[in-house]
Amino acid sequence: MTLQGIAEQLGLHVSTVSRVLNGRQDGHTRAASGDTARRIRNLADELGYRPNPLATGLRTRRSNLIGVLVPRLSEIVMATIYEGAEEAAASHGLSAFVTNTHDDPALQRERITMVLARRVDGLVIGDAHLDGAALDLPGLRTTPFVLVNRRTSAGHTSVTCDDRLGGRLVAEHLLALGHTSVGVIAGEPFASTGADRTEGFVERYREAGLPLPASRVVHSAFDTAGGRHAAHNLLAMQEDRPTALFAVNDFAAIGAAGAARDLGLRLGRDVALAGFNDTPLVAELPVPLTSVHSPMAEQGRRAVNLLLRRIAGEEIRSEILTPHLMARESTGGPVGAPLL
Amino acid sequence: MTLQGIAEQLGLHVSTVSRVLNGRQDGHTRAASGDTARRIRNLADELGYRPNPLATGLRTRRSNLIGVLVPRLSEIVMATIYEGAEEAAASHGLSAFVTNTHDDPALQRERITMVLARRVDGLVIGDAHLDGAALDLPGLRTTPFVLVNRRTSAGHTSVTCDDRLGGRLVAEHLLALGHTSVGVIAGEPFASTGADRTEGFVERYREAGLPLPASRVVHSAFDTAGGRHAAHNLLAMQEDRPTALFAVNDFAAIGAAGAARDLGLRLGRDVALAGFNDTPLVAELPVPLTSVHSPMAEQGRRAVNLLLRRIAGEEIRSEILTPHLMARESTGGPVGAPLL
DNA sequence: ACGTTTGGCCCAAACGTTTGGGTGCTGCAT
DNA sequence: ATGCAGCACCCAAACGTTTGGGCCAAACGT
Repeated sequence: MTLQGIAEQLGLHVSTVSRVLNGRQDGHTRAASGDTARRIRNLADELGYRPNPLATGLRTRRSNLIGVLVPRLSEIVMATIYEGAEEAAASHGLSAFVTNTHDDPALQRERITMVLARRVDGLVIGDAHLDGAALDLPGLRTTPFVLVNRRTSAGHTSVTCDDRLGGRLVAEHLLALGHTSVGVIAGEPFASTGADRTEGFVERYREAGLPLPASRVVHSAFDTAGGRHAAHNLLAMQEDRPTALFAVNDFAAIGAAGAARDLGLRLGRDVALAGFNDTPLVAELPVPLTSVHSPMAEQGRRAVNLLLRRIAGEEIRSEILTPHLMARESTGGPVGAPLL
Repeated sequence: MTLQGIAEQLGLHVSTVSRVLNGRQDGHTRAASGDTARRIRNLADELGYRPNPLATGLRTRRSNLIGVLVPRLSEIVMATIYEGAEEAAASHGLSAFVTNTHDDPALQRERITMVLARRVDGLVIGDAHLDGAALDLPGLRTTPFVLVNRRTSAGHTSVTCDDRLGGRLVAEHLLALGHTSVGVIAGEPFASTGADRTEGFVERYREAGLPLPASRVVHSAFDTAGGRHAAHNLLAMQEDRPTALFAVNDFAAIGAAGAARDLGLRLGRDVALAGFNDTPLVAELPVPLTSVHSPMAEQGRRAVNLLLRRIAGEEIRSEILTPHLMARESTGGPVGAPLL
């Protein structure tokens, strides 16, 4: 059913119907008499009329669509952020569509172009690289966007967790437990998350007079395989093996736990381990994992809200959310025997 | 840049440009001379022309959009299925947009209505309930859809894993290991996945002359908390405590592992545990989890392909993919001591 | 009684495509 | 010469909205 249809059935002009249906329910519009307005509204929802977004979008130059880019949605962190984003978008009558870029700059450009071709009103970018690659596309100069989860060194507007602080919290915790020889599974160098968490951690240890040798910070993929691999390297050291590891995300930490097991090391006793993000499942692991809780869905919501304000023409500023340490047995918490 | 723009710059009519740009690159179109066609194409990609999908959609009544409904994207199973779906959609020039329904029928209806209002060409539904609730919306009679992961008892077209077989495989495995007293963490009763896996499992045990008492099959949420809770119930039995548990999905299994640990039971020695889906991380757990591998991304791809054929007017039939058992230590695999 | 407001509606253009149907021209066979 | 077939285009309507600008009658002020 179209506006036309409704107008004809009521013997009115389509523009009248349009105005009535767009005016706010309550306020007295100048579009039509109260009676006419009522008749229009009744017929409209009797017929289950929904404006055709293609027509509306064509006319108004607003698609009410936002595009969301993520490295991969099957990473729970990104999926959760997206849940928040979609919720916020839906509550404003927008639809969101997501696409996976696998952290490949060529694919990022391609997807951004595709998303822009769809005439989105804005985009939320969750796969930014520190160097801002792919963010230089000409289309991005005219369509607003907000980064989420990861920032760039160029300082594009973003909503992130205070990753540096998160890293410091872990360092603080491990220092308090007496760990002087530690290692970091640092994630991919192009992601600000890993880089900042590592930096905060290393910085705190440096402040404590225990600077980490370069060999103690190893990059890795963000998945379990990457964590396992990196942990193998770190734990295989014969002399002065680290007594604690900090993995910059939970999945790498789970991989690291696997590596520790392979080497016959008991988590929380022979070696301490901390992750990041406090993914729901880590508390349930056989040895519950110490992790840094970061408000992920909230990041998604805020990114969308920020984007919407930007679309509305407001000036906007980056937002940084505060993380919290969740100490558990993997670092020798309540149940385990004291570490060291 | 619009078609109009290009046409003007070249002194041609917009329709000519349209025909050239829509005709296939190679074939000789009747729209324009080879020379004109070349000029049009050159200018078009020099200007980076992209057709406005709102205008195209309005005219052709095809949005090139498909909607995807999932319970929640932060469940890795659904996220992976969506990855496959998005990949397939993108390769056909379509965009997909996902929305979370949290398995709440009211929200399902609302979202389906919203998605239909967007004039999608079709939808992939990953959150179907066995009873087909929410699938009776009038709009779904005119817009094609395909179910994925879960089927309905009404037999809507779907792409699923052979869940019943998967359940049987686990039963077979546990029987071979000598387990006569087992329990099932059965998931939500409204999801065919859990129901079918449970049924296959129970059926195989019945065939083996070991019918499960009703108390040995407990429903649960699909997350870790649900699994933990259900496992507590099953393992708390004083006499004739089950020696093996089958959780119908990996996350419930992880929760169950947590419960076992709380009760001082060692996985793969005191109690065997199997999950379902072979989520990437379960192989990395401290005690690697036996699970049933199901091709998730493939399900997503197939669902989209099926949908596209349906949109093109073909008759389509449900597809069922075959699962495989991945035996690991949690059921007393290679490394653990023999169970029982 | 006469101008002015304002309420209630209609008109028509525009957004950017696609597509069925022209039209005029060239070249060829009759 | 005449008919006819292509070719290379153009024309215009349509898809379903929104929106600036009318227009007419009733109400109002003086």
